[in-house]
Amino acid sequence: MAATILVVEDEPSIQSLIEVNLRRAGHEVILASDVETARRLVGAALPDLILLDWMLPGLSGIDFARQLRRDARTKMLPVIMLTARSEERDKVEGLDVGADDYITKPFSPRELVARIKAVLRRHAPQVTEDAVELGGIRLDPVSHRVTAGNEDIAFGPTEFRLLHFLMTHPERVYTRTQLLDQVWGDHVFVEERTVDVHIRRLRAALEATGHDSLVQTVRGSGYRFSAT
Amino acid sequence: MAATILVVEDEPSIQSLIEVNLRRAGHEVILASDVETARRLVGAALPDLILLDWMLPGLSGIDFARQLRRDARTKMLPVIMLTARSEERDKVEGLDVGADDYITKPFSPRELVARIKAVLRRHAPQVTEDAVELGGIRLDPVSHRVTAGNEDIAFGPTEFRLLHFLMTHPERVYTRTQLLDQVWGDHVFVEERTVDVHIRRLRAALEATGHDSLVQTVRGSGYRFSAT
DNA sequence: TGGGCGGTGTCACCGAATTGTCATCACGCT
DNA sequence: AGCGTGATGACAATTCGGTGACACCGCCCA
Repeated sequence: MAATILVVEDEPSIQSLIEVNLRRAGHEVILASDVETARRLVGAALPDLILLDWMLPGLSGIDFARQLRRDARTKMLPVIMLTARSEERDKVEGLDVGADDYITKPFSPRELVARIKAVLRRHAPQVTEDAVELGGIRLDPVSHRVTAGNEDIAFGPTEFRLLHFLMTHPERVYTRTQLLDQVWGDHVFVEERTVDVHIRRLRAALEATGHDSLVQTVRGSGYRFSAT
Repeated sequence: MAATILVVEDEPSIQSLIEVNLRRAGHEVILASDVETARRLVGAALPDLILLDWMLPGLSGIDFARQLRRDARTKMLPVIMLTARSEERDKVEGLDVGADDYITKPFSPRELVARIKAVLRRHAPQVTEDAVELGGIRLDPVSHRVTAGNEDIAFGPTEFRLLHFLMTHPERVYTRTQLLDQVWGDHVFVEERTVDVHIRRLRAALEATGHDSLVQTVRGSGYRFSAT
């Protein structure tokens, strides 16, 4: 359940309140006091979730959210809005902008953590610790184990992460570059063709139980996990 | 992926090392040995990315970066910092200034090219990818799949793009030239007759499910996708 | 300290899929 | 029949993904 969370909030007291609580919940916290900084941080490395204050100096949180939705790279980033105002009108406008959830100040730390957890579960399956079961394969992040029927399949760390990502995002083609970003990390420098090799190792491991056909090649585009 | 890159670096040997490698990667390279020159070049024409040395004679790279971030016209320009120092403190200060990424000397040419590619990708505009359903065929760019009923139809990359374009612009005739521009790309030199061949391959693939009549020939004009 | 060892990232090479062109054939008009 | 246009089949070049081999690297253990 550990996730990297970008907190965009200008008031220092609230900032640290949030930080402490999120860290206690096991999350990695990155802080930004204004939209400019936040944008840069997002540019440098994608967080798993953004906690965004409504009112900010300079560009407002709502504008930033709109920008995030416009950019393909951040379109899917879950955003939770943080606002002091609790009026209905604002909630509507916020959701309209594409916020995934709302928290109105004052909030309880427990509510904060709970909502974040909920949004993560809904939005970024691979950072949760739920087991995935698909196409006759079961992958359990907690025990770090993959089973097909009652056979255990062994994977190296990278293959495991790769399979985990693909299984939590099935029926979707990913280019080698996207896979590198998602599985290896945004800033890791690795040859694109390396993905091929790991796909092959993944398939080799799955072959023992005949599940290797779940990992499909889409020529000219990339790879896809498909259970159909 | 080709971009115009402004390289601000005072040491001739490194300058040419960078230049050679970037050109090989298909980029246009503009060189500047100091901040004054760089500023003038940026004023004349905005590059797609700036590769900026940390230490420069006169005004330092970091100050230049700060200026770039202040100016509205250059605020969104991606900047990659180039530094000999690898200390954490510097990295933090650099990101603080607004660099999009970091490369510490010595660096491998491949790393250089890869990081530039990554940064450019992050700044790239989005493209919407909604599924199209028309005339009994469903094309989903996300999963990169075409289905008729519950049959899957396989296409080569070009046929897929061609069908995608036609389905998103139905009931409209396109000349071969227009199709070449839209599907192949503006500056590609390909025989017009080649379109015929791909139309045929498209039809051949659609024939299996009897949907080949959706792609129609308009004698003397071109081709059309029609669901009627 | 010096090997094994599992895991990774790169390469070079191979076979298969894809593509652009041509030469020809077919068809609809006048 | 004679044109003008498309459709087709064949083909050679090129691109792309699959693979096996191999060099590292960090670790554990003798």
